[in-house]
Amino acid sequence: MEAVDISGRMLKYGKMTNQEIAKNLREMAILYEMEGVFFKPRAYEKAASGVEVSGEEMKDLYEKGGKEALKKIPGVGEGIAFHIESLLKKGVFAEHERLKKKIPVNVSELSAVEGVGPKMIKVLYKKLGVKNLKDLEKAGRSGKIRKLERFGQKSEEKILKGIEFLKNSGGRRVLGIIAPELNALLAMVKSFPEVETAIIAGSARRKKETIGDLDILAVSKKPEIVMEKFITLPQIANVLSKGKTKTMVILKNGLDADLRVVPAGSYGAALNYFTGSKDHNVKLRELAQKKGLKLNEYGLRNGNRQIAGKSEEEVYKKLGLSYIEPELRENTGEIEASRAGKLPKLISYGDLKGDLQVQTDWTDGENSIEAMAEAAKKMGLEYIAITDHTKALVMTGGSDEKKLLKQMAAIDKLNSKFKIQNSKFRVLKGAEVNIMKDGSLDINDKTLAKLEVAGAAVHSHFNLTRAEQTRRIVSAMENPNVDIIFHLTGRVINKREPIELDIDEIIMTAKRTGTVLEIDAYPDRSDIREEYIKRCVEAGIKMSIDSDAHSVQHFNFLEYGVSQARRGWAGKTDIINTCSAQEMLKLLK
DNA sequence: GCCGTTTTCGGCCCGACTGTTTTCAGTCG
Repeated sequence: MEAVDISGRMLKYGKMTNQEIAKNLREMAILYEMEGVFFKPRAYEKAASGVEVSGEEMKDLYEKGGKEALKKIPGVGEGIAFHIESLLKKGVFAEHERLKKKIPVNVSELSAVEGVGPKMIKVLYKKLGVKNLKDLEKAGRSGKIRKLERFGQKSEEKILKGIEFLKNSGGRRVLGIIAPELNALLAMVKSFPEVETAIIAGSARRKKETIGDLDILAVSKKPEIVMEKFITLPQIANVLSKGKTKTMVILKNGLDADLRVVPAGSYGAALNYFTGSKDHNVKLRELAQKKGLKLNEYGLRNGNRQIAGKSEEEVYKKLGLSYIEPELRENTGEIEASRAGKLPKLISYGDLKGDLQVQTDWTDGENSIEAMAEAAKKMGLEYIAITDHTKALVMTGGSDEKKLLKQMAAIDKLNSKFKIQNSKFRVLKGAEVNIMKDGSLDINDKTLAKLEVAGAAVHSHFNLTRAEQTRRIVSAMENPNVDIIFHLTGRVINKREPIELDIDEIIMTAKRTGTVLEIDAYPDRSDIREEYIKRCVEAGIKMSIDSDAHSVQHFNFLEYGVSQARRGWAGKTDIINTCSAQEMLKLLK
C-alpha cells in the first residue's frame, strides 16, 4: 500500500521512521495552533521531540510491545500513541487527515521560512490562498502580502528574504567540518575590547553531529557597542534583527548566528539557557517552578532575590541537581539521573591512548605509515593500528593477502626503529577488511589471524533489506578473527543514509562474540549514532573511538568521536582505546 | 493531550525583538 503526502512524496506504510512520525506530529502542532486550540500544540511538539530522540524506532517498539510500548516515550500518552499506531499501520491518522482537509496547506514547508508561523500561515491562506512555498513567493513578489491587515512592506520583504535563505541554505552543517569557521568568528568577538568573555553555546557546545545555527554568548558592560561591532564583521551577510542584548544575523557561509550579551552575574544562567537543548531548559524551568523559584537567562530567583546565576554549577546545585555536562542536555533522562545521583562519569577529552583505524598511502590514505605514526605521536597518542582497505575495494588499491604480509613486515621494521630511538610508540598491524554481500570477508582467515587489529566494514550493497544487512554483519562478527566492526551503519551525513539494521540483534551478537563496535570520529560519519552508543553502554558492549584518518591532519577528528561517545553516555571503561596498547589487545578476540 | 517529590484533575517555561500600531500579537530560541 502506498500513499502520497502533501508535498507529493510517496510514503511506504509500516516503514515510517521516527523522523517522519515526528514531522507528522509537528504538523499537527502547527495545525492546532492555527485553529487556536489551547495546549495541544505543545503536547504534540513534546511528543514529536520525544519520538525524535528515541533510540528505538517506533515501528520496532510497536512490533514488540504494541501501543503500550509507544506510551513509554516521554510526551506520548493514550491519544498520541493511538495516532502513531495509525501512522505505522496506514501511513496517516484520522485527526490529521481531518485538519489537512480543512486547511489544505503545506504547513511544514511554510513554517520553515524564518519569521513565518502558524498564525501568519492562516492569514496567508485565508486571504491569499497561499498553500505552499511557491504560492508564498508569488504572493510576495506581486506585492499582495503588504496589503494585508497587520502586514506591511517590511513583513513582505522579510518573508521574501526568508524564502531566499531557505533556498540557499544547505540545511544542517557537520560540526567537525565547520568548527574552524565558528572558532574564527568567536575569536573576533572575543577581540572586542568591550567583551569580557565569549563562548560558543547552543548545539555546537552540546557537540551535536550537525548544527543548524550558531549561538554565541558574550559578557559585557557595553552590550550596544558589542552589537554595533558584531554586525560589521566580514563574515556577516545579513542582519535579521538587532537589539540591545540580542542580535540575529545570517553568515556568508549560509548559517544563522545569534549573539547574546549579558552581565557577568548572569553568565552561568545565560550559558545554561543558551546551550539548551530547549527541552532540557523547559524541564529545568518546570523544576524551578515546582520549587517556587523562577529560572530565566538572567538567573535563578526566589521572588526578587537572585539565588544563582554566575555559574552553571550553582544553577544546577540550587535546583537540587548535580552538574550536567552539555553533551547530555537533551532531556533524555539526564535530569532524573542527576537528581538521583546516577549520572555516569563520562569519558574525558584526552582519555584516548590510541587510534584503531588509520589509512596510509598503501591504499587511499595520503601519508606514509611513518608519517601517520609521527603525527599520532605528536597528538599524544601511544599507538595506532594501520588499517588499510583490502582487495575488494579495487578503487582504493586495496591489499590482498600478499600485500598485507608485506605491510606487516614494514610495520615490524618501523617498530624496531622506534625501539632503537627509545620511543614507546607502537604501530599495530591491522586492516579494514571488506564485508561482502553475503557476509563473507575478502581476506582469508589464515592472514586475518596474523593481524593484531582486524576491523571489518561494509562498503557496498547499501540497499539490502534489514534482515539481509543484519545477517551479513552478524556473520562477519561471528568470524573469530574479526575484532571490530568499523562504521557500523555506513552512513555519510548529508550524503548517504545508514544501512538498515536490527540493532538489538547486532548488540546481542557483539556481546556473544566479544566483537567491538567502532565509533567513527570522521565528522560526517559519526557512526554509530549516540542513541546506539547509549544502548551499547547499557548492554556492556565495548567500543573503540577511531579517527578513520586518511591524512596526518585527521587525528584532530578524534575529539569529535569523544564528543559522540559522551553524548551516548559512555565512560572511559566503555572505550577500549583508552587503555594502553597491551591492555587494549587483551580486550580483543 | 500529557502528566504527577505539591496533583488521576488542573495545571501547562520564559524573555527578546519586530512590525504595525498606540499596547501587543507573533515568532523565535
